[in-house]
Amino acid sequence: MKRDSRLSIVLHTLLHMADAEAPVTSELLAARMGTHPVFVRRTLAGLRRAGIVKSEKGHGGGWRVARALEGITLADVYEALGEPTILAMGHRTESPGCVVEQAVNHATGALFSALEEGLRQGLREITLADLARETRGRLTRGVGKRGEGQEGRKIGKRGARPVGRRSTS
Amino acid sequence: MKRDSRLSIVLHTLLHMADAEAPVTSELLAARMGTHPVFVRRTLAGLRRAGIVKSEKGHGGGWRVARALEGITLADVYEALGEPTILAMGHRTESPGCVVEQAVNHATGALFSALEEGLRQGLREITLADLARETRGRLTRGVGKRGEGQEGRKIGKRGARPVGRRSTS
DNA sequence: CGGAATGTAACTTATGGAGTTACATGATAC
DNA sequence: GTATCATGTAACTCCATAAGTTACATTCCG
Repeated sequence: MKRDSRLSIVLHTLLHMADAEAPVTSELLAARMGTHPVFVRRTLAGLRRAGIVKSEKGHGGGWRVARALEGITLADVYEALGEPTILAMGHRTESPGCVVEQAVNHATGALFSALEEGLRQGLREITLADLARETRGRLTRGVGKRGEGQEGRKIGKRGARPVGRRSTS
Repeated sequence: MKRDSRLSIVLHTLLHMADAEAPVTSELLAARMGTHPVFVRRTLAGLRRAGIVKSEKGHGGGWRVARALEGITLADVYEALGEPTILAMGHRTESPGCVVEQAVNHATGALFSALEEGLRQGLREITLADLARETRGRLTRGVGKRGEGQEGRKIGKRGARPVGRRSTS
């Protein structure tokens, strides 16, 4: 499956913006992200509509974060992106006539919904300020390289779950 | 996003197989699913390797469930399919040099991993026998049409979570 | 043998994320 | 006022992948 990385990108750009005094151009952001300026603008457009960022044209223009980082949760960002699809799996037919398929949909659907709600919940519990803190922590301590001194941070208050091993999926 | 419906399909076929006395042909299964026989065979191939189903060639051949439904969890099926991608979202770079991106990956990665583990856990708690029961229930009661008499069933013992509203994502 | 089934490779189609080009619009510098 | 720099967007291309399809070998039963 081709995974959507817009959330990832957008968070990255937001933190870079927050770190700068002056507006940051999409060109510079794109360079940092290893992507294309147009993709950045396109993706940030939703955030602008949501009032999370502001953009300015012309000389000295670019992108700035519009509100305090404390007041922006990842859920806000996710919504501003248009709530992209979370799960790569889904039902074959949404309203099947076959009773068997209804039963399957019912069971897996409950699971899928729980997962989606879980993600939304998790996103609601993290603010951009948390991420900025995490970033600063990585800069001072040397957590860039598997340092893992104080895992967890304040992020995702539900307590660093067991969490699976693999990531090659 | 283009969603993978193999799990959905496979569960559906398994229940149909379990319901029949004789082996069921991929052609018939495909007809029931509104898909192509080759797709069915291809998809069931993994389950055969995992010993969940058996196939027989030639006259009177077809597919049968190889073990008792009680002993087959949805997690078994999921694994037999090759553990398809669960999430439609992901990191842009897996091992970024940028500290900001590391922080983002760290935070969202924890969430994503928790979700994946959540799904696996959920799948582990449902057996094909549960689904068969659910199907029978739908046949006797009229739950096909928003009957909703006794929601929940035994499925997903964790108790029918709050669960989000929308499904149009 | 002949027909009915699976087993698979290989090709096609459809979809959607991302990259890119092109150009209009607006703001600032000079 | 014009040149320059930025965003805003439409309209492509490119690519990966789920699914559909064709083709053919293989195997089994009658």
